[in-house]
Amino acid sequence: MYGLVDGNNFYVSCERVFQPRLEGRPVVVLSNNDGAVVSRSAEAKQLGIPMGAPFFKVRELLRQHQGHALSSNYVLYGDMSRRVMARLAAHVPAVEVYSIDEAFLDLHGLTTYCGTLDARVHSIRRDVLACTGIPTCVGVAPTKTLAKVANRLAKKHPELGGILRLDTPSRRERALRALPVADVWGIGYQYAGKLATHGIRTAWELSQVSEAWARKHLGGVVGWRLVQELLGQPCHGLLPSEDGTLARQSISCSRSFGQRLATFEDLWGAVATYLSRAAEKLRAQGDQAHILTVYISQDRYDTRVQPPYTRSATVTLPSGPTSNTLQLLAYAHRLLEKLYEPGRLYAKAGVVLDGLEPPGRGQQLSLFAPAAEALVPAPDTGRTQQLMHTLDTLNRRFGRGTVRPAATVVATGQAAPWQGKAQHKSQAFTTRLEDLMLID
DNA sequence: TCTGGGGTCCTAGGACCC
DNA sequence: TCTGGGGTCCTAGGACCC
Repeated sequence: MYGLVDGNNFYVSCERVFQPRLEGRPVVVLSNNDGAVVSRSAEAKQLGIPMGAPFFKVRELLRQHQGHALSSNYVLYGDMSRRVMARLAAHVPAVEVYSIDEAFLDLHGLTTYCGTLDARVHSIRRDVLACTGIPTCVGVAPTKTLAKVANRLAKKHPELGGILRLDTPSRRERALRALPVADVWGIGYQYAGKLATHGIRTAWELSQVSEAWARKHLGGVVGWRLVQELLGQPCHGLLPSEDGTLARQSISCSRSFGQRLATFEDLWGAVATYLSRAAEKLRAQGDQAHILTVYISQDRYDTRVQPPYTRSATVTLPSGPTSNTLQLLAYAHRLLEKLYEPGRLYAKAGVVLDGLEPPGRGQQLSLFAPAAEALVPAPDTGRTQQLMHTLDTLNRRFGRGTVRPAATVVATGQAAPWQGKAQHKSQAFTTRLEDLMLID
């Protein structure tokens, strides 16, 4: 049996833990750049504010109802997430951290020790709320997809007390009949439209399609697995997360700029900043990368430039995998030179690190290394690794960006030209000493 | 005239998730 | 004026391998 725990309105809930004045009011949390709504309190949902709504379209509505809009504070949410996951791990044999606010639980054999499964799950919920302040809902079912179904219905129907268990055929059927097919895990915008044209409206109707039909219309084997999971046949096992974090197969960092950028120098500043961040994450995960992608693009909403200029370039590092920021920067500069076209206004840039593996597997060097030498910086040595370690240690202790590559630095007192907006950001209540709450 | 079978790697694209 | 960021998996086609 699987459990799926999901924080209610997670980002809003994190903010409310430290700002009780937000209780009972419409509250939204905004994406980077204060662009779009990414988390809504129940009151904000009641006002009809949709997920993903551009902030400028709902700002007035919020004001009229004494609501609040907050810039996203990922340092806070990440830390609160760790606390929630730590509580979950204390109760069950294995946890899969699925996202910042969701985790699958292995509930196998849980009832043999004390009470019913429901009682155990209720006590987990209570414990998470008491220890972290985050309210949750839990779905319990024999497959992950059904656990998601149960979770979704538990959220929709508060009278269930935050928990729904789907472990009998009749409970399962009743739930699937009650759930619109678009709410099924794995059915997105495109598939929902296609299913509608075939007269399939509920999760139950989806569960009754044939294997051939599922394979033909829902992305091959993916669609067939989905149907089987709805029928109670598990196709996806639990992937336990070590130490409460999720090991990634790729790491990226990208941002829309606060303003359009035209010069190579400004773009390079942005790319270098994002790459430094991505490399930090890479080292934090204890991995090296051997594939690097850089991309830049124009404003995708600018009707005068359609389609927008979007280009990416990828290199498989001839010098082998690395986590050295300086070495990655040298490659990234080459890639950006390939992509950059003068005379355009750019709105966004990003980097992706792929081909992740732990160090020390023995490096596969290019046969043509001598020819590529001109563009290959010196391979990692003990000294550069020591340098990165020192960099990370300093930045952990004194704050992110205290020591950083010169390419990312701007004149004192000036905001970086690529800097986005974040006008309503809360404090780092749990991770910065100066931001601790004071009670007098 | 006959023109296999079983692979890998890469890229691009499409769908999905939170 | 103002529309996010960070991920996953799968498929298909081409180049190439033995």
